[in-house]
This record gives sequence, C-alpha cells and structure tokens, in this order.
Amino acid sequence: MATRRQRTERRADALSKERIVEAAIEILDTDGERALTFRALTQRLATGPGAIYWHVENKGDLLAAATGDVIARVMTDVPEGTEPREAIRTMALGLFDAIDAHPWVGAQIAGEPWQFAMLQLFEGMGGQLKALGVPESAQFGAASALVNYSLGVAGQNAANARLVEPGTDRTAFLSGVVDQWVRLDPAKYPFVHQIAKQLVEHDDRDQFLAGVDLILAGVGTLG
Amino acid sequence: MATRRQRTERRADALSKERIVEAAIEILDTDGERALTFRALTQRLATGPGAIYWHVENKGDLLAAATGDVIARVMTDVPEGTEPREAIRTMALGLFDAIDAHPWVGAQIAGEPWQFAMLQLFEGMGGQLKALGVPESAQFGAASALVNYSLGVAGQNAANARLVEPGTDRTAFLSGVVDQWVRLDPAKYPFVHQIAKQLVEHDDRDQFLAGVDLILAGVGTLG
DNA sequence: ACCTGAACACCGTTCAAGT
DNA sequence: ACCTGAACACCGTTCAAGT
Repeated sequence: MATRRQRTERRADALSKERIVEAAIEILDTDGERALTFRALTQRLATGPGAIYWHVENKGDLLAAATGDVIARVMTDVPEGTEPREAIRTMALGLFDAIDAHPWVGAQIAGEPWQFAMLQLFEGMGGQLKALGVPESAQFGAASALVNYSLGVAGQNAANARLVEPGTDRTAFLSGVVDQWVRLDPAKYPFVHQIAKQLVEHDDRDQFLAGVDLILAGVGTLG
Repeated sequence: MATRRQRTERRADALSKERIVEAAIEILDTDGERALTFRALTQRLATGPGAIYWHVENKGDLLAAATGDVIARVMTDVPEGTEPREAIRTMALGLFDAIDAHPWVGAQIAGEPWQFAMLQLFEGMGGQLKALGVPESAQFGAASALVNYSLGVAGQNAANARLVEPGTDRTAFLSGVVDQWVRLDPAKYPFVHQIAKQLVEHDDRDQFLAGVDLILAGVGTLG
C-alpha cells in the first residue's frame, strides 16, 4: 500500500507539455529559432512527432507556451512598498533583460498574440500609474505607451540579436554599422552622422531606461 | 536605326527585382504572409523559381525589399516649415497608417533588420527634435524613444491583425477580448477590469498619437 | 490514455540545361 | 545574361497501429 502510486504520478521520463516546452526553450536559447524543429524536438525527447502532438496543438501553440513561460517569470512581484516610478522601472527592466537573454521572445511578441502575458504587463504598469496619481482618464493611454515602448525596444533587440552571428563581438558589430552610417551624405543625413559616435558607446539598457523615464516625465505633466 | 533599342530597355514583361517585389507585396496584402511562397510567386509571374532567384538572393531578401518599399513611401517629405512637434506627429502617424494597411510589415520589423528604413526614421525624428531645441545630449535618446514606441505599436497592430480572421468585425473581436477580461478575478486584476470598457471604444490611432504626445511632453521637460 | 514512426503535402533552394 | 523546370533536402502535420 505504501508503494501505491497516485493517479497523477508519472514515470520520471514521461512526456508532458511542460517538459516539451522546457526542451523547446533550451533549443531556442542555445541554437536559435531556426533550430527549433519537430525533428530536433523528437530527438532530444527520444520520441516521435505524434507523441509531441498529443500534448501540443501545433508549433504556434508550442512557441506561444514558451514565450508565455519566459514572460511569466518576469512578472514576479515587485517588492511591496516600492515607490511607483521605481516599480515601473523595475518591471520594464525585467522585460528588457528577459528578452535580452531570450531574443526569440522578442520576435515572437510581434508575431503571436500575447494574451495573458500582455495582460499582466498592463495590470502591473497600470496599478503603479494609479498609485502615482495619474488621472484615471489618462491611465489606459499611459500604460499602453509604456507597454508598447517596451515591446518596441524588445523587438529591435531581437532583430539585432538575430543579425549578429552568435559569436560576434558587440562593439565590432556596432562599429560596422557606424562605418556604413558615416559613408552617407552628411548633407542628407546630418542627424545620423551626429549620433554615429554615440551609437558605439551607448548602453542599450541605460537608453531603454531613459526612454521609460521620458514617458514617465510626460505622464508627470498630466497631473 | 530609329527602332534600335537601348541596352537598358527591356520587354515589358521582363522580370526584374522591382516586378518581383511588387508581386510579393500584392500577395502579402491580399492573402497574408503565409500565402507568400515561391510557388505562388512563380505562378503569378508565369515563370520558374530559378528566374526569381536570379534577381533575388532568397526569401529573406525579398521580404526585406518589400518592407523597405513600404517604409520608403511613408518617409515622404513632411512639408517644409511644418512646426517640429507637428512634423513628428505626421511622420509617426504615417508609419502607423502604413503598417495598419500592410500588417505584415509590422511583423517583419521585429524579425529582419530595417537598415535603411530605420535610418530614415531616425533622421526624420532627430532633425525635428533638434529644431524643437532639445539639448544635443538628449536627442539620440529621444529619437530612439519615439522610433521604438512607434515600432512597438506597429508590432502589436500586426499581431492583432493576424489574430483576427480577415473578415472579422473589429468591434466584435474586441468585445470577445473584453468578455475574457471581465471574467478574471477583479481583486487580482483591478486595472484590467477598469480599462475593459475603454478597450472597446478606444481609437487605436488616437491612442497612438497620445503616446507620441506623452513622449514629446517628457522631452519638453528636458529643455 | 499515451506513444510510435512511416507517410503526406508542401516548402525554400539548387542546378544542369536551354536561349 | 537571363530563364526553365525537374529535383533535393527539409519541414510541419497526420494517422493507423501499437501498448
């Protein structure tokens, strides 16, 4: 009797949606989006495609689940009592870091619906805006601005990550971009020339946060 | 002699990268991203895949060219003498409308590098920020915020467009989303409940512009 | 209920052959 | 120089058959 298994208990190597999603995330992180195929997945899980399809609707479902998993981890509660502006920065930065670590999430965001993750972002941002004293009529718009800005940066980060070869040095890559920029006609592209130097030195994270602060400063003028 | 053709002259039905990109855009606009295959393209252009590959590097190249084409049209010059703030609004709205009309561009943005189109956006936004009197040290960050925000909205619009069936009514779709939202625990998601009503009524374009204004207001506090 | 794996339909891409 | 179209390697997905 003591050794009787519960109904929900499974063999340790039993398949499950969680194990499949976990394996998918590993493949995506280590070998990139193109490497995630059902053949790679069947090999890693030592099974056939049919077994995977028993747990997962299709590839889109799998990708959505993987994206949801990563985003869910970001939305860990900000410590109680954190100042609203700081709480917003923390959440935004969490999103930034998560997509920096898993660039495929950034690409996925523009492609598939977010649904729940999106909703959590709105709830998190919106609650803090309320605490900040932003007028109710402006809260939706302000939350939307913060979320969309963060997603825009995420998408571009993902695009850049895909552009550079996995091994490439970041500075070397940016230098190459700048080389192209300065070759342009300065009369037609004065601003691009001006920011060319800053491009190599700038910190993506800092600039992202500066953008969040810019939106928050704009929100401050509404009060 | 009078009938002698110039070297660069071609038969009217001759293939060219422009004609291929044009056909690709038509397929993307009318039938969506999934419909753009080399078979669909060869059929429409009455040729073989090899002919297309003579003019185009690969599918990524084709998609990038199509995206570039659409974005280039957006960056039509804003009338000389337009007030800077208004010029920024016009450019941002042009981007919004273009991606509203060609949702696949929004998805493409997060995926492939923009390169030239991106650069044009920065140049356009940056020049106006300079005219606005934004301190030089803040111009890069402000331009980046405006561009990334616009791209974020674009990406989400594209995702939503892909989510709804081509024929679906917008209001009906949003009502469905709201139905799901209000089913959530109000104690855990008070903000989502609060904005649920606004979601159905709100105008995407207006809200996008409001976000641009929010960033511009933030920029105004820097002066 | 869950897994196996052969098979199907389709895709991007190549290439020898033509003009 | 440019085009043709058969062929290749690979992919997501299905399904009859097993346990």
